[in-house]
Amino acid sequence: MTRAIQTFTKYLNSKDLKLTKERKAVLQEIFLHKGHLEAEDILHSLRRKKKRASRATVYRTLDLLVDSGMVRKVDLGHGHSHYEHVLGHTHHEHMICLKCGKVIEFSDKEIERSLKQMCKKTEFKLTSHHLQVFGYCRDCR
Amino acid sequence: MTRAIQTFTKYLNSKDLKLTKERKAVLQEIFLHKGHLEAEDILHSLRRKKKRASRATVYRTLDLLVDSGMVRKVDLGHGHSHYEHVLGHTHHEHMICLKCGKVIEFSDKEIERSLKQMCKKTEFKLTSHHLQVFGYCRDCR
DNA sequence: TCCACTATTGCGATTGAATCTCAATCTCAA
DNA sequence: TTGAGATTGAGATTCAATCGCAATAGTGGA
Ligand SMILES: [Mn+2]
Ligand SMILES: [Mn+2]
Ligand SMILES: [Zn+2]
Ligand SMILES: [Zn+2]
Repeated sequence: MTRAIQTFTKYLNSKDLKLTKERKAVLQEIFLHKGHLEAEDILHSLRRKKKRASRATVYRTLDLLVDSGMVRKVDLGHGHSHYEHVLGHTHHEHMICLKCGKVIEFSDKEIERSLKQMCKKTEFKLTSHHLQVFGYCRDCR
Repeated sequence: MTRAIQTFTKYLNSKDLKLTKERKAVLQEIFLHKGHLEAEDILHSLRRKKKRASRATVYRTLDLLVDSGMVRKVDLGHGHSHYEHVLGHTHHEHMICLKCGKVIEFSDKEIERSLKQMCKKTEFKLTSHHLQVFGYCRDCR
């Protein structure tokens, strides 16, 4: 967490921005939780703790966090965005169960390798990628 | 095209639905174009040809087409959906250039294989997957 | 300390895609 | 021809996300 705050501060400084208490609160909220949060989750969670940040500020801060590379915006097929922190986590993909909604994280060296290979061949400079796998989990199939 | 109409008719019959002229018009629009269309493109294109279908009907028909497996809903990172016809096309993924917006289609046996493997291992019954690769194309890198 | 300047915030309005409601229209079989 | 049910279209509605702008907080210099 201290680590996250340091990294974010560094990023903010590089952009001539400041670590305000609102920004810090959003940062903490997302780094405290393990899973995939939506903006509204963060808002509610903050409200419960009597800290506050407006919806606009939450979204604005999330944009900064994504831009800094500390947070990833993920699409779980809900029609709106989820966010997860990335610092200290290895890159992974998502399997989403169409019945129970469970999200299973996985990573696959082979896929990463093949993808890099393909981008090289196409002379495409990869900056990020997202893989969503839809289907039914062990319990629901 | 005749092929597409046949397939759609069959699907509709199986659901006790009918091939109306509006549904046919939407079908034709999407099968006439090569690329990735958004709902609004279809609306405009129809309007230009003096055919008509309301926005609601366009969306409703697109849902049917997706459900039938003839059309795929794709996310190109624009914040709204695009659609492409699938009948007679092999499955492919998308590279999206963050500068010029170009969409490069590719398919990779290795990735498909690894993914199936991973799902098997996880006992996850795969129904569909989407891979978006963001970066810069040859001309923009 | 006080002031002035700027960055930041919060509220509420706004946007835009997508969906919904429901009356009008169409289809088709009896 | 008639009526039940399917389908459509217009406009209202939803909902995430963004925007505009006045109020506020924080900073550095006088
Ligand atoms: Mn994840
Ligand atoms: Mn495509
Ligand atoms: Zn499940
Ligand atoms: Zn490009």
